[in-house]
Amino acid sequence: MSNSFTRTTKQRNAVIEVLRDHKGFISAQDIHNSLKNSASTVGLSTVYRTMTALTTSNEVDVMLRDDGEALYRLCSSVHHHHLVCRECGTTIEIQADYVEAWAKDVSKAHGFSDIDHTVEIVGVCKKCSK
Amino acid sequence: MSNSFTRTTKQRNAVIEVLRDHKGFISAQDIHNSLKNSASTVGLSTVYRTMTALTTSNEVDVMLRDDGEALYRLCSSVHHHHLVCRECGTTIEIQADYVEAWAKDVSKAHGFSDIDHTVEIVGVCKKCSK
DNA sequence: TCCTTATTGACAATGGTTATCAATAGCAAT
DNA sequence: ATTGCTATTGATAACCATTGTCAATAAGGA
Repeated sequence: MSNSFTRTTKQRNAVIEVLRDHKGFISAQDIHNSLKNSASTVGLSTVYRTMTALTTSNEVDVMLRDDGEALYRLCSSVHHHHLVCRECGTTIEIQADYVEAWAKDVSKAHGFSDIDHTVEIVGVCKKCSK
Repeated sequence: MSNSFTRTTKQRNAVIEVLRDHKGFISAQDIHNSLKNSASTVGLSTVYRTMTALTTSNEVDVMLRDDGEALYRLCSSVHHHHLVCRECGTTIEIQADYVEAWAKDVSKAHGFSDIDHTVEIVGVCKKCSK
């Protein structure tokens, strides 16, 4: 359940700190920039390594933007989906038990196992549509 | 409804031909390679330009792989989702009217308009799980 | 056939991500 | 505290899909 690191370092703490402070998704590059302007600077490689580790241990959500850049965010404990504004990037968390169940059923029906699923709704939010 | 090109060229026809022959998703790079080994060679730039055009005119589906590389496939007329094997890449088309309706409802409830959505289930297919 | 211009393609440039590897720093044992 | 082992770091180079550039080519209407 806890992280998969064997040692504790200030660099990783700094990265996780940024994730905590930043509500919403943020790219590895932006995390790096954010730390560059702060007291504790962290190498870009370390940011990427940290994100990879946090991802494989399911501590952060990953989301691929249209241009392929990866965005990260600390997981909330419950599985959820996203409603994203394609203009301003605002994201809203959504939970839908039915969809969860549906994904499981469909997968099983086709003989799939070890299932993971992604649901993302993209549109224009109220603000941006004016 | 038809394509958005103002002129017809053999290069674009060749690209579309590859998409037709190839059942499933294929990357721009692979389309280019596929044509390299054939009679009608097409420049990589042209492949990308063609894919961009076909995408904006909604003639192909786009799907972002984990590493961010874009995969393309000719659209089937009906909106659908994908069940993908993370081992061998086999994809199965899925349709679910309920999910369509759900996406619309949720979006409206949050004041979102001009909606598009993505649903992807990733797992291990029967073959690969042995 | 001529002419306009959409299109092409070789090549350079971009930018996110990953690999390399010597230097550094946790941390357990002494 | 000190030592020793090795996980971790970070500067840098390499990687690779994608986009930009621009002169040359070809589609198609006149």
